[in-house]
Amino acid sequence: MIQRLIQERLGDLPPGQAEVARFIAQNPQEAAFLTAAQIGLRVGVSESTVIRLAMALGYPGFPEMKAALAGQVKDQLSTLERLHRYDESSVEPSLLRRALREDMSNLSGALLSVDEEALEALASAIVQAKETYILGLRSAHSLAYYLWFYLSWFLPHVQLLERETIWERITQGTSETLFVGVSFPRYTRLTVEALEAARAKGLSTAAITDSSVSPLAAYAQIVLAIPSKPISFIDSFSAPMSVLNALILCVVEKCKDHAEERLEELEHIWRERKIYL
Amino acid sequence: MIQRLIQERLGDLPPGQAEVARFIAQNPQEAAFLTAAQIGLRVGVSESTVIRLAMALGYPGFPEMKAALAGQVKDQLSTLERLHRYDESSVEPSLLRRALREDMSNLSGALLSVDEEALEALASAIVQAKETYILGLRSAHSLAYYLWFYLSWFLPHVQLLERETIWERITQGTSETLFVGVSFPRYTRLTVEALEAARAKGLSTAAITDSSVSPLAAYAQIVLAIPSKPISFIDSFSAPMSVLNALILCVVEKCKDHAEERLEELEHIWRERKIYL
DNA sequence: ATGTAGTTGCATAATTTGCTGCATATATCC
DNA sequence: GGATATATGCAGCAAATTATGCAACTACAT
Repeated sequence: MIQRLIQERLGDLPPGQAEVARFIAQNPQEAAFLTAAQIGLRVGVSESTVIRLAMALGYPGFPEMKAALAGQVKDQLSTLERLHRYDESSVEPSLLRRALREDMSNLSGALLSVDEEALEALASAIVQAKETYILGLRSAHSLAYYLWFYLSWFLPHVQLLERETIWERITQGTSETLFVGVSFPRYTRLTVEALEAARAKGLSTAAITDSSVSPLAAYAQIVLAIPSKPISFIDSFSAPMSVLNALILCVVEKCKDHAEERLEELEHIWRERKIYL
Repeated sequence: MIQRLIQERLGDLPPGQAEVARFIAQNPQEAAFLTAAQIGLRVGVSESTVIRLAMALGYPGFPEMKAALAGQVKDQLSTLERLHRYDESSVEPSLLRRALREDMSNLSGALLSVDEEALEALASAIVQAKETYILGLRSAHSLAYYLWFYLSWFLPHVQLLERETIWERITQGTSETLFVGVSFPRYTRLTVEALEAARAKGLSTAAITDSSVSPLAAYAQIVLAIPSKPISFIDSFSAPMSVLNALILCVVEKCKDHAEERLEELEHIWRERKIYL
């Protein structure tokens, strides 16, 4: 595998060659069809540098490196074909393949069954609420956190609830407060109870869960149902993750003008505080 | 599509060229990487005949036909055919559909390019380490948390690092300590710096990131690269999520006997403490 | 049989692609 | 700040790949 080779030696490579190496590692399928000169053009270095990289990586010349890339791409093509053909019942698929395939089927399931109106409604509710609380516990905390993280870029009134603050927040809420519960099978009891309490106290409620008949749904005015078959004892969050992206983008869409300048502001402070590389 | 072109004209083609045409139509993925002479050799025909076929099919020359083949092959690789086909039918895809499709393509990309050896190696390293620290900040915190949450069911030595405890833990580590950094573009600076420091202090290091040439990879002994195209300003974690599932299952596989009784224990305490509904 | 049209392979020409020496630029070390 | 080492691009050269002219061959018709 050429990427491994590149990864190992990237540090010792001169800057120009390192650029080329990065391009090849990130776009092997593209690079496999290009000549040395064309790669050089893409990266912005001379043809010579590309050829010298091939040699620096230990190949006798550029054509040999290209052949190695071609071999890899051909391999990928054959596995792709196998995947496409009759569900290979004979071969034992690896753990990785099983997980990814399972999630692809979860995503296509979501494509068919997720209710776009509910998504829209939830996005609107989030934007319009005076306060929005997001609660997800145990594994669902990852989803709740993710949702909160991006929403809080644009909406300062969105808060992530922790175990410690659940009841204080709920008792402070009004009908203009939106409580979003996130939980998937096997539903965390506390999340359901919190949602129930929120509803009882007259807060607006929403649920992000696996079905419209989940225990959360009983106490939620808006239900975003994302079916998801578990793999082994884990119930995958791949599909929910994807739907959350749609939700975030939908929210951003609803405060577009505000969001754009907000992104610029953020960009500015990220640079200033050197948050990202 | 070149196969169609060949099919149409196969009847009018002289026998030698027809042979070549059949070969190309049946093995486009092979042919896309071969020179005219090599194709001639395979089919048992001279180089000239191959070139003449290209012209007979209406291309200005052989390179152009090869480029057409290459383009086709690249298309197959970039996304699953199915996704493409559905895409064409629906006119204006909604946000949700776009997000889900993008992620399906990310998953199929992962299916082709994720290095199973790296996955195995990382799982082994996690199980064997004396201490395992997982660090993911900002959006990647959701992934780090998720990974930690499940691993800690079986492996008490797995810890989730918070901003506050990074440096203390790193300075306490030995070569038997595994430091797992999780970061995706745009890479959080602190995560990269922590991984760098961990490596410098002699800890074992691993990275879960988007490519083998990501900034994290430079300081990681094991790199789990999960390519992922971003949607809008968000880079989706749907594919990484799925690969994490595979990683978790792989770890569980490696301590199978222990894991089973552990699950029973957990089941017991969950019931006792009424964690789930 | 003999001629004609069309196809093919070989040899060679033309073009493209890959490689290398040298001068310039850049970084590093003292 | 100067000297050494290294990296890069350019230009020219070598090698490969592609294109074509020509003669030989085949098939078919007269």
